[in-house]
Formats: sequence, structure tokens, C-alpha cells
Amino acid sequence: MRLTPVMHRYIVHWGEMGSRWGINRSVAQIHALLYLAPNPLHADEIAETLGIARSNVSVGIKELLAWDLVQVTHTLGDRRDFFVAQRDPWEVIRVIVEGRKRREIDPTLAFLRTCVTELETDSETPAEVRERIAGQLEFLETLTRWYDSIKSLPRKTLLKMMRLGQKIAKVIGE
Amino acid sequence: MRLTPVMHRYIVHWGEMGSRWGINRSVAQIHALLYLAPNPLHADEIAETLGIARSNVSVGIKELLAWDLVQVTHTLGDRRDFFVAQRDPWEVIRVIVEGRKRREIDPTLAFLRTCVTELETDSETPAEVRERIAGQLEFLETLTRWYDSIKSLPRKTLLKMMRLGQKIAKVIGE
DNA sequence: CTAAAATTTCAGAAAAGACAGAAATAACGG
DNA sequence: CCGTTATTTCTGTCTTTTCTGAAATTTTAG
Repeated sequence: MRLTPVMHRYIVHWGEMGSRWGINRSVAQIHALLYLAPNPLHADEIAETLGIARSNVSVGIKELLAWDLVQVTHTLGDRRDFFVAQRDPWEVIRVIVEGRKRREIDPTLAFLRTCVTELETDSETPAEVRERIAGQLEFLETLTRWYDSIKSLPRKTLLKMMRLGQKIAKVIGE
Repeated sequence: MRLTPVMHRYIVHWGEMGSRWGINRSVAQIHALLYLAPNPLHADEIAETLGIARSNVSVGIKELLAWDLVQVTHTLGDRRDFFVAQRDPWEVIRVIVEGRKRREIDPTLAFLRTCVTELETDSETPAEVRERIAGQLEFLETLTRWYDSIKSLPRKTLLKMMRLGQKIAKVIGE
């Protein structure tokens, strides 16, 4: 696929952003390319456009599929896999947040819970430390409870809530 | 400083989490250690406790200072620097979010704005792509506007809003 | 000003991560 | 089945990041 200068820069920028957030540069670039592309692309085209090895595209796509950020499509008379990305930014962020929560926050919560349980009968660890870990757990729990309560709200409601943010604050803050 | 098994595991876990989110493992470990430590620690003690080179601590601490996640303190009769971490998880997350926004989101916003401007007179790039980039920008702008509107609310108000999340949704959702 | 202590800088080693290309596997049409 | 095409896996190489230890610098007390 031919990239115009702006598309080129967009993809490069996205790759850099990705690597800052712990996402493989190639994976982020593939995602950016598919996000922009007007039509589904097959692996070879992705490899050629981004100038990376075909095998890397395979691995990258697999990861994006696992994240549900990319879907496979097919065309009649062509047995290759074609890929499209989720194009709605809200949906993209939702899927990423949900994925990171499941893969990173939930295990951390579980970990902190076992810590807190163990600490109940652990006289070795100073009380201050115990409180600190408990506080951390409580914080994360509050945050995830909130996330759970809003994550399935319809987009419109969410938008309204976001726009009203400050006004609501004034009302309930007295 | 002597680490109990739970403290040890906590620090290791935090280091792993950090590296998943693009934060240097040692830096995350130093932060975790200071977060738990009942009293300020000096660089040598941190190096010894975590089993890393003194120089590494120096660099790590510098970064944490730049992020405002750690402060320097002193004691009479001791000219070494002692370090303490911000202990309030809410404040920790606020500082991190604010920092990443400033260093990563804001530049991305600026970048997208120049893209959109350029695209106005760019007939080479397909209209679909232009719309996609504009959509991305609008999305990020909505998100940051919301963030700006709530970031300075007092903790209490924020907590109330979070607890009310679903109820508010019902009211304004009609 | 000097010497000791504390800290930082920096160059290179070590480790981790990303990548290419070959080989293996799978899917498909005939 | 067989040959072809598409895809994936795997291994070694290359790049980048992280880390160390020595040297340089800064700080401080006397």
C-alpha cells in the first residue's frame, strides 16, 4: 500500500508511542497502518508497506488478534487472510483498557489480596508496611469498582457524564 | 534495610509491572522500596537492599525526583541524601497520569493537530484517512478536556462522583 | 584550602528485546 | 494425493536498553 507523507508520519509516531507504553513498535505500527487503511490488507502488503519481515507481521497480527484490535476477513477468489482494525477510537481504547486490566490489574489485585491475607499472621513485617499494602489494595479496588460500573455504559451516557463532570462536582461537592 | 518475604515479593511484582508499562525495572523497584520503607533511605542502602549498583540507584532516583514521586530529606549529623516516596496512592497515580499526559499525550495532540492542518490542503491522502485522523484527534481532545475538568477536584468529591457513577448514568441517561 | 565523603557521569559489558530469513507446517485447488 | 500458496515457528543476528564499576565531580567539615 502506498503511504502518503502524513500517513507515514502517523504510523511512525504511533510506533514510538506504543514502545513507550510497553507495546512492541512493529505491533503498534501494524495497528496504525490498519487503522488508517481504507481497505483490508493482507500480511505481505503490511510487511512490504512497513518494511519489516513477513514473519514479524505474522507474530504482530497474532498479538493484535489476541487483543481483539484486529479482525480477519476474506474475499472470494483469494485465500489469503485480510486484516482490518477496529476504527472507532472509543472502542479501541475500551478494548485496550479492558485487556490491560484483565492481564495486569486483575493479577495485581489477586497478588495484593494474598499479601494482605498473609500479612494478617505475619508478625515479621512492620505494621506500617502492612497498612501501606492494604491501602494500595483498597485504592486499586476502588478504582476497579468504578471502572466496572461505567465500562458498559452506552457511549452517549458516558459522553454526557464526561461533559457534566465539573457541574456534577459542584452539585455534590456542596 | 531488611526485607521480609512479603516486602520482597511486593517489590519484585512492582518491578515487573513497571516494565510492562514502559518503566525501567530498577526505577520501579526503587519506588516500591521507598513506598514501603518505614523511614527515609539513603542511596547505598537502596542499592544494597535491591542488589543493584550504586550508580544505578543514582540514575533511578534522579528519574523519580523528576517525576515528583520521591523527595529528598536530611538528618542532622549526616550529610547523605535520604529519600522518601509519596505514600498516598491517589497522589502517586495523579502524579504519574499528569506526567505521562504532559510528556506523551500533549505532544501527540500537537502532532495530530499539525497532521489535521496539513491534511486540509493535502489532496494526496484519501478522504477516509483524513477523517480517521481527525476522529482520533477529536477523541483525544474529548478525553483530555474531561481529564482537565476533574484533575483538580478534591479527593472527596472525586470519590463521591465515582461512587455515584452508575446512579448518575441512570438519571442523565433518561 | 585540603581531605574525606557522597554523588554523579560515563564507557563499556551484559541482558533483553526485536527482527530477518530459513525451515516447517497448514490450507487449498485440482 | 500432489503441488502450490499461505502462514507460522524457530534460530541466530542485530539493536536497544539496562546495568555496572571506575573515574570525575561535587559537597562539606575542619
